[in-house]
Amino acid sequence: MDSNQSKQAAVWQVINAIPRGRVASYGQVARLAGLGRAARFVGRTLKQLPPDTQLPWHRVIRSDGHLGLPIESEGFKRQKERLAEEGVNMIGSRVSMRHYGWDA
DNA sequence: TTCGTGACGTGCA
DNA sequence: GTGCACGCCACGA
Repeated sequence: MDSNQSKQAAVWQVINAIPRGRVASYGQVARLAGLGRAARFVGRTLKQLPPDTQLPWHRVIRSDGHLGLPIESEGFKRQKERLAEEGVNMIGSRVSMRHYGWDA
């Protein structure tokens, strides 16, 4: 039922609250959304996002600093370019969460 | 209903 | 730094 929608909305709100030039991990978003360790749910939610979404999903990456999408994927390129545009540089295929990690 | 899979996280070797 | 295993939630066959 709408329970899922409620969680999804919570995830969207958290992601939308991520400041520019910062990145948050799936687990971080899930935790802030009150989902606990449901990081998988966050990934599923982002994958089901519409192509015309206004949500800054590109600011959501894995805890390893690695992006959630495959390097050969188009979404990865888009995310990488977006992050670079916000001032977030990447080391190879990884992000320096050490300094860019969202400190909520 | 049960099994397998997925844009994940943490712990351990 | 890399690889393996377990746990978490949700969905499709």
